[in-house]
Parts: sequence; C-alpha cells; structure tokens
Amino acid sequence: MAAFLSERRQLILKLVVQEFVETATPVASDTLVRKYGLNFSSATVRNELAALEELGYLTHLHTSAGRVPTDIGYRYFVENLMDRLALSSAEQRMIRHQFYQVRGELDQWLQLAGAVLARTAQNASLVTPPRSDTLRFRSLELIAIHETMALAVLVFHGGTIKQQTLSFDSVRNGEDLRRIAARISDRCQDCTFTQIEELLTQAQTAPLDDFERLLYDLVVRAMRGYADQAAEQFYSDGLIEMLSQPEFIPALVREEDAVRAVERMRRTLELLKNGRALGPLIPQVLASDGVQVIIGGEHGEDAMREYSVVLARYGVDGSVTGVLGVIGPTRMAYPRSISTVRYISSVMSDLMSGLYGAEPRQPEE
Amino acid sequence: MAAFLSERRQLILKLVVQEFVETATPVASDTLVRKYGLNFSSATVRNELAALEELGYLTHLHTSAGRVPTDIGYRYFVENLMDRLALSSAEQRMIRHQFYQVRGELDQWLQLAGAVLARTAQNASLVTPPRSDTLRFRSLELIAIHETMALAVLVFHGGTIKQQTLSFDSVRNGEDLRRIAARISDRCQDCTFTQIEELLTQAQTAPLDDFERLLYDLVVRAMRGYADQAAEQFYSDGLIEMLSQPEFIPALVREEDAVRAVERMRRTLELLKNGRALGPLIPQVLASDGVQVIIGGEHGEDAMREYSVVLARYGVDGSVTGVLGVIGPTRMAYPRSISTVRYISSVMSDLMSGLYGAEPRQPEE
DNA sequence: ATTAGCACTCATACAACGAGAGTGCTAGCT
DNA sequence: AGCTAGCACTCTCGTTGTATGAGTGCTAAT
Repeated sequence: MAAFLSERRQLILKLVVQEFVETATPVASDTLVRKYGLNFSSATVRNELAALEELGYLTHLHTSAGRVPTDIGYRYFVENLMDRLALSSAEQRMIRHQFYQVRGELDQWLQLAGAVLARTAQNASLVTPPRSDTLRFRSLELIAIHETMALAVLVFHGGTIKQQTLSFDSVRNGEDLRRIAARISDRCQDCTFTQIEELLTQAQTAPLDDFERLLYDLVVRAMRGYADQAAEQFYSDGLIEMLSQPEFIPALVREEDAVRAVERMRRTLELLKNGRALGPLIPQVLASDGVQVIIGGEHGEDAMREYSVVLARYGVDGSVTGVLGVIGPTRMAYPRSISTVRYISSVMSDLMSGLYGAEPRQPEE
Repeated sequence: MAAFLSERRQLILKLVVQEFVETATPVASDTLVRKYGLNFSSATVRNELAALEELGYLTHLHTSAGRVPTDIGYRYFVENLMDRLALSSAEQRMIRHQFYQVRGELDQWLQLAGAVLARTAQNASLVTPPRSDTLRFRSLELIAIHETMALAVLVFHGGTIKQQTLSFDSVRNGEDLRRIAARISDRCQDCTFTQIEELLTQAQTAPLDDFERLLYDLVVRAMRGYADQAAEQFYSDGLIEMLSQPEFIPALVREEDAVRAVERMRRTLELLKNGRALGPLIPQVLASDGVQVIIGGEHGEDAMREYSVVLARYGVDGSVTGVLGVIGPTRMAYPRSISTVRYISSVMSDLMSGLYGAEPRQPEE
C-alpha cells in the first residue's frame, strides 16, 4: 500500500490535507509556504505537488485551482501522517460526567453517545444498540395492565430488554400470570431461540394450555425478530452539525455544486435513514478491533463517494456488541473523529460491562 | 374574520390556492382561465386578483409575476373554501392494517404513525408519546439482572412504562426483590408523585431500609422527570419527504433563494429537533378538539414563518393524550394533510383506548 | 360590468469582459 | 542536481449589457 514518499513530500501532503480540512478551499502552493513558513519556495512546492498528483494523492479541479486530496491521499494521511492525539483529559472528564448523569438507562446512553459524537466531531453520528449474535433468554415477567391485558417484559443476557403488550381472552389475575411467567422463565433459562423451539417439541415440557403456548410463541418470535432486524435499527444524531459543514453551504461552494448541494443532502439523509450507509459495514467492523475508517469511494455505495465513515465496535467481547461512529464529508478532521470514536467506544464498553456484570476495564488511553 | 367575498372572488381565490399548491409556481391570470375554462377573460381575473391582493389574500413578488397566496389567503381557504374530503376507504384500510400488524408495541405505533403521516401528507411528521397530565403509579417490578443489579420497570396508568437499571451494594435474590417491589406496588397504588412524597413523610409507611428508600426515590424521580420533559420528547419522521418539496430544490426556485434554501433547511431541522416548532403549540392543541392548523406567521416563532403545522390531539379523554401532526411549507395540500391527521389521530385514539382498557370507539368518518 | 389591446416592468438567460488566482514551464542561480 | 525567480498561460468568478418573455396594469371600446 504505502508507496514510498520522500520526507518532504510526506510533509507537504500532510500540510495539504490539514489545510484543506481546515479551510475547505483548494490549497495553493504559496499558501503553504506562507502559512507554515516552509524553507523552500512555492515553485519547489509546486513541483512536489505535481509529483504527488502524478502519484494519485492529490487532484486538481482545473488548471488554476489549488490542490485537493484524493481518497488515496486521505488514506495515506490517516495511515501514516496523522498526529494521533487523544482527547484532552478535560474533554474526557466532561464526557464521562455526562454518561454518569444518566446512569442506568441504556436508551439514554445510546442517545447520549450519538449526541456527544456529533458535537465533538461536528458531523453526523450513528449508534447501533448493543446486540448479541446469540441472544439468550433470561427471564419473562408479566405485568397486569388490566383483567385481559398484560405487559410482557422479556429480559435477555446482556441487558437487552423487549416489551410488548399482550391481550388475552380469559380473565387472569396477577398471581396466575406470575406463576406462568416463572414457569417459562425457569424452563427457558439461558436458551437461544432454536433451543426454545426444540423444547416445545418435547412432550415433557409441552405448554399447559393455549395461553402458555401464546407466550412461548411471543418469546420465540421476539427473539427471532431480534436476529432479523440486525442492522436496521440505530440512533442517529448530528444532522445539523454535518449540514453546517461548508460542503452543504452553497454560498461557499462553486455555483454548480450549489444547485446540487440540496440534492446531495437529501440523498445523504436517505442513506442515513434506511441504514444503507452503515449496514454493509457492520460485519466488517464487528469482525475487527479498533477504529475503522472508510474513506469516500472505499465504501461501495456510489452515493457515499463523497463521505467518510469512522466506526468502532463497542461492548463486551463474546456477549453484546454494537457499532458507533461518525459520518461526514471526506474532508473530515480524521484525527479528532478517530480519537472521539475511540474514546466513546471505550466509555460505552465500560458501561456495557457494568450492565453485563463484568468488572469495568480500565479506561483506554 | 371572514370578510365577505363575492362568489367569484371565492372561486378565484380557491383556484389560486389549489393551483399554487399543485405547481409551486406563482399563478398567472390566464393560466387560471385556460386551465379551468373560466367563462370570463383573463383581464377580468386580473381585476379580481388585484382586488384580492388589496384585501390581503394574495401577493406578488414583483410586477410581472403571478399571484401567491398569503397566510391570510390560506387561512380563508382552509376555513371556507376547502373541499373536505376524507381519505379513501382503501387508504383507510391499508393504514389500519399496518397498525394491526404491530399490535401491542406502543413505540412502534408511534413510529408507524409518524411514517404514515409523512408518507401520506408528503411532509415531515411529529408524534408525541401519549401522556397523562397526572401520572398515576400502577406497579413496580424488579427483574434481577445479576446479584447486585436489577432492572426496574415502572408501570403507570394508561400504559406508560419506564425502565431503568439499578445497581445496589448488597447481594439480593429474586425473591427478595419481588417482595420489596410488591410492597411498594401495593402502597403506591394509583398515587401521583406528590401523594407518594406525602406517604414517605408518614411514619407508618416509612421505608424499611436504604434499599427501599432508594427505590422510592427512583419512582418519585421518574414520575417527576416525566412531568418535566413534557414536550421535549417526540418522534419525527418524513424529513426526506419534506425536503423533496420544491421549496427545497434550488433548481426550481429563484436564484437568490437557492442559496438560502440550505440555510433555511438547516434552521428547520433545528426547529424540528429541539421541539421549538411544536412545543409552544401543544397546550393549545391539547385544550381543543379537532384538527388545528397553524399557518406560516400565525406561529409565533419567526423561523416558522414559511411553514404550516397541522396538529391533532389523540388519546383517551381524561387519561392519556398525545399530539400528532405534520409540518411543511405553507404551500401545503391542506385538505389532504388535515384528513390524514384526523384519521391517524382517530386510529391512535382507538389503540390507546385498547391499551387503557376502555372499549374502542367506533372509527370516525 | 366586461374585455381586447398594448405599454410597461421585471426576472431570467446569455454573452462578453476584466480581474485575479494559481499553476506550469523555463532559464538562471547555487 | 536541486532550487528558485519570473512570467506566460489558463480558468474561474463577478460584472455589465442586452435580449427575451412572462405577466401585469391600464385604457378605451363594447
């Protein structure tokens, strides 16, 4: 991958990326010299820029425009040139503090993670709920709402909860419900849904009556449904932050792009909403440790060609895992995005450990 | 309000609104004559248009541009001119069918209501969860997650549920938890949070120990929190639908507006997100029956000047109520939006009746 | 009261132009 | 050989001027 680049070319590439990320305008040779006090002239820089362009790291919109990094350029930057700075400890403290304040509510954690990611990276964020690939039943509780209606709460290993209201024909009192729920809870302890299905075929554990059968059905369907809707559900935040990026402000962009900015925006929203932006990447992220960066066209989807995604897994190994990250224009502050994603994922992992019962690991970095 | 308008002026105003809603371009006098086969000339129409403009129902962007309805024009249309058509029974069936398929899950109902509203009205939708102004406690269940951690599920009248994980110092078994939960459930039956607070000050119902005190605290805090975050939580959908309206497609709009389309869009998103678009209207909607229409500047917020909101209350009188509706450019298909909102609100009301235990009412219209 | 006819206004599209930015190249310097 | 100063060249962008066409507002005739 890493074609060899002379020290100077590396420096110049790095500066181009940083400058472009900062200003969002194509960077000119003498801007580099002036702004960073390089001890060689703009003509030299021009030669190097031309070489870097030849090698595929940079492009040119037209003759008299400055240089812009290509996907390959960004990739090289992320891989080799980037300063890997962590979030300041003040920021870390602040973030931790916020999570501490909503102690105990998974939904809120997810939402908060999304909000913090968005704010810190100034881009849109995505957070999938933590999931277990083999969901195991823990217990069922039935809470009477009135005589012929109850709330079924299914608790699974790893803290996943599903709730559903349930109506039935015959009148049942609380004690009755409790007894049946306990029976089912006991029998299905630690089972996957296929195991529960097997159980049902065995004579000695056959359901007592129609009602109990109904409940088993509910459990199996819920667990099966959980497996199906794998990557379809997720939290998203930071639309506004992303849309505040210059890419989406026509006044700052070339005329023609201005007209298409909205079109692009709409398509992006669509991608975000239906999960096509994230879905295909999830297996890849789950299968690997650390932060994954997908830059522009590296993502298969054509509509994603102008966007980058920074993702990380979080959760507890072998139990529940989710994916979180940020998405934004390829012109993204990668160091900041990456360290934010890394940090939040470690915080979330700790929280999940807590939920699942393991001791929290020491916070990373 | 309704200044008298001659039959013909009413007709012309109605046609202008309909035509503008349909085409999104200012409507010219002879377009009306041609398209609707009026039996008087464009010159006559021009005179009437001028009169309607004088009266405040229409405007003009510049001399040689067609007419556009003002907020007042839309208001008159909605109040007096609109054809009040209901959704076709085929559409009604289809919608009901969808709700039927997710029987039992409140969250999904809300989400579905949002999706259907958005799709049917081709605009953004908003749905607040059903709430009771005086939340009454029904029961508390504690579900062990592991030795020092449990899931607390609080059930309130009207089907509202709140869940929270809870960790504690000493080891407690399931029986222990069940006993305490039952004790609390029993004592707080049907109480509002102020009543629970009172209970706690009375000696004979004082908590047994720190753990029970912790739980009471949790309950009271949850109920209080519920009251606080009144209008801050809601589902929203249909952004894409709204952004597909011509108002947001620069190519179709005057040059200058094109540049600001995105700016406007961003501000709109912000309004939608933080609830300022909806929040101030909720009391008004809750206090009144039927569908409320707020057109453009009638909404106090300046950023809402170009948007209209169609809202209705849903739920069960005296128990739980929520608000749902659509939001979009003032150039909105009001008849369709209104009938959609009305229908969905009646469907949701029926569902809520089911949850709360009352018999479903006969479907409206 | 209605309408035909026409002058007038204004937005929009298009072309021409000048200015400025930034490159690419060449020739000279170290 | 590597670097740099200088300069011609290219292309965008903002401006100006002009033609066009849509649609009104008015007036005079019916």
